[in-house]
Amino acid sequence: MTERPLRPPMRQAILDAAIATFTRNPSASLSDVAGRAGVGRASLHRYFPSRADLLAAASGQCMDEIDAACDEALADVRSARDRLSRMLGAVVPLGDRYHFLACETVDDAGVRGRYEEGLQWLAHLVDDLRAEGVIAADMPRSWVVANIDAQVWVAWSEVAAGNLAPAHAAGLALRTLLEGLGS
Amino acid sequence: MTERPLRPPMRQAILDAAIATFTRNPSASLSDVAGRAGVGRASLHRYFPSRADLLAAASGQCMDEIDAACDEALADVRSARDRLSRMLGAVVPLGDRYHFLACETVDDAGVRGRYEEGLQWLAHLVDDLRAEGVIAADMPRSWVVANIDAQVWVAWSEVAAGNLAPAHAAGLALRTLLEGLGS
DNA sequence: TTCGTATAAGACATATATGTCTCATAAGGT
DNA sequence: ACCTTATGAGACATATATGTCTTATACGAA
Repeated sequence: MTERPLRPPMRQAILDAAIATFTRNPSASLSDVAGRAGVGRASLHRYFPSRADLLAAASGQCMDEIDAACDEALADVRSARDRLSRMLGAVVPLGDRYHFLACETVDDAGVRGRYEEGLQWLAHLVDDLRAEGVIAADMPRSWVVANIDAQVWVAWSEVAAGNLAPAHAAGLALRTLLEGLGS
Repeated sequence: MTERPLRPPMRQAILDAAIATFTRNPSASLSDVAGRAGVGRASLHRYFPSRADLLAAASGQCMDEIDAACDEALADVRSARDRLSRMLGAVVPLGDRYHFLACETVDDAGVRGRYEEGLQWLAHLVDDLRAEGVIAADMPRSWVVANIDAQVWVAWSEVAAGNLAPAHAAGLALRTLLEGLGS
């Protein structure tokens, strides 16, 4: 007995289908996307004239979702350590979105710009983590950034495989980052 | 003044070009591969009748190289901890090969079989690491396997980006696995 | 009901990738 | 010098993806 329309706006359905389809197979055809969305291929072209347009819009959608989740999770958080923890908790459940952004190479200027912004935010977080003494001073910043990235991916993989619940996976990711796998 | 033939066997040149090309762009065309190999497209088809054949052969090549490097590195190593260390040292410099295997989905039965073997070897290593008390008992085995995988990828990315030397990256990967990024 | 809009289905043209084929040429062995 | 073979270049046919267009239909509003 939901109040939402029985058939959500078609544009949204297409975007969701595109993300799901391209996440599994980046070279999937637009027919595949339209089929998964339950939409005619011509209708897809009506909303997204070209494949590039669809990719750019899907990337923007992913970034919107991730930004919104992070903004909410990061409100009123002081320490860098807590910011890392909250960020993982927010992003791990959106791991498919995150993965999509990492895989698809979109040549849209706006998308690239926002992606760079995200990387800078992460670099800033790493600097703060180091200032707090949470991470070792001799770890190169790029190493730490790459590891945070990788933990998001690992955690979401485990969630997607059905091995872990999102919250558990996010917790393990934080612990693995800070203490490693050691006993 | 090397003794090797001036033009190495064409088959090998094509395989190397395929790995390099598909690592950058999994949907690259065979023309791209032939071009990078400095070979006519028809010649490529002479050695590898179809795209699938080329993919399967390239995957086999990658697994051969990784297996050889590991076999040499792991000779006469007792502890699981040392096996992990040696494995990282051997595989990180072959990260592009490793990445190729992870990205390309080859439907060749032989390739799949060898890949499964590798995963089992890794699972066995993780069990031994746990028995040695090197890793925490409450970390799910799949979590540890995924993390080792991810560290190889992170380490090679840093090497490929020119940020770290292979040996340094492998050392950081081992340290990050065992102790995390914590100070 | 009637009209207008949005949609699905499919035809159509085009571009690109793939796989096969032919032919002239270059390299290597006899 | 001669012959065999491998190669490069390119023509050719086919398959698939893409983008545009038309048409019939279903749905909602007036």
